[in-house]
Amino acid sequence: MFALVDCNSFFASCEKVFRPDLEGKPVVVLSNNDGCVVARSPEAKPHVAMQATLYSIQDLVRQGKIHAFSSNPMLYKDMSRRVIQTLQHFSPEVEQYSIDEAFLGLHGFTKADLTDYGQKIRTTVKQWTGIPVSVGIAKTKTLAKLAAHEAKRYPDLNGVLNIETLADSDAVLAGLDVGEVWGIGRNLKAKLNSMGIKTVLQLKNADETRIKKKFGVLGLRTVLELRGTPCFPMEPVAAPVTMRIVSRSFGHLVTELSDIKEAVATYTTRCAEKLRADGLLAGHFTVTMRTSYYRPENQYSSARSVALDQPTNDTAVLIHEAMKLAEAAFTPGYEYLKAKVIATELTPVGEVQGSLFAAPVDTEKRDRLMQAMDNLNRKLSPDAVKFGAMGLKPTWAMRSDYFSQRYTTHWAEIPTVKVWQTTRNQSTRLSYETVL
DNA sequence: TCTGGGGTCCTAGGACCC
DNA sequence: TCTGGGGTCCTAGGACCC
Repeated sequence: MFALVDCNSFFASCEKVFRPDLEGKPVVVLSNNDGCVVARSPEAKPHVAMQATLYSIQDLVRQGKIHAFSSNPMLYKDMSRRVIQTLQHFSPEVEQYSIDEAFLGLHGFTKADLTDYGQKIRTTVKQWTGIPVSVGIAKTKTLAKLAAHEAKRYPDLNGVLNIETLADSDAVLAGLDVGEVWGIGRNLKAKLNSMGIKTVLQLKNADETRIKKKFGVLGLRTVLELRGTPCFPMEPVAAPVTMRIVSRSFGHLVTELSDIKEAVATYTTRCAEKLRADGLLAGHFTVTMRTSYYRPENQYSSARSVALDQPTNDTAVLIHEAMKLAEAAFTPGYEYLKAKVIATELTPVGEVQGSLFAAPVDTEKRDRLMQAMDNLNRKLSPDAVKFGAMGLKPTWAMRSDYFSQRYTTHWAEIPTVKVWQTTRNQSTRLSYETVL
């Protein structure tokens, strides 16, 4: 048996934990660049569509009817870590599937127990982290995902659905759109619809060979999972990452190569920091840039990549390569919206095979330099020490006008609790400010 | 007017092997 | 006149996920 634990309105819930004044109020979290809505609290859902642009809800935000937050990834990652840690109390097998979801392996529980157990998980996570979650329980991961989806939809389930305890689970599947199934996206849904398969139940009962032929092994596995045969096992140990990407839209359209290069140098710096944090070296590096998809006229996108002589996570080396790639990828005369850098062919530090031909590099010295920079930036402030190629005053920087605090990861931004103690006769008043 | 970022997996097809 | 079978490796592109 599997449980899927899914955080409700995760990013919005994270913001609410540290703003108790927003309890019961509509909260949305914006994408990077304050572009569009990517998370909505339950109170916001009736008023704001997913992916609504900030522009389209700006009046409501100004009037204080909707509380908007810029994306605060550090906060969300840290809250996610807390949720996962809590879940580890409930099963030895926890697989973090995304920032706001985890599968739990549930062996040795009887079916009847599991609904109660789900409730216990739910209340504990809420109490320990402040994050509300829904729990779906079933014989396969695909069914557990559907169960969690239903648990969110029907309030009388109190956030937990154990699909195996239903008298007629097929009736539930018959009422669900096939597009709700894990692994069925927009394109596959259209393809299935054209074959007359519209509900989850129809997919469950579809002909295996036909599915295999049209949708490959993934499609077949999905059908089997719907029938209760597990095809996607628990994967408690995360597979090693194969790429690291940093990509951002610019605050406004950019035409100058010099601006693009600053942005690419900045993204490369971020990317190298990630690699060092993961203990990885990149063997291959790619720079891409493009105009806006939403302006059909004058479209352009290009990519250049390089195989590095020696795998590295040295910011200076990567910036040097990235600048050459950016120049090669750039064509004047376009309005650029976005640039991206991609590190691939990742190998763990220490497992790298030396190159037969490359000139030997004093990597130990370089490593110490990078370590010193990382330490300074962590202690002082991000980019306290940086490479000149990043530019001093970026004109292309992304917008982030509604940023909350990094409540849990920065000393200066940790929330304080104010306590006033008033004596009976009001003659003395003590006040404390204390760090949580 | 505005419309995100960061990933993984599978398949098809070409090149090549014996 | 017809000309095999079985396989690996690599890449690009398309699909999906959150």
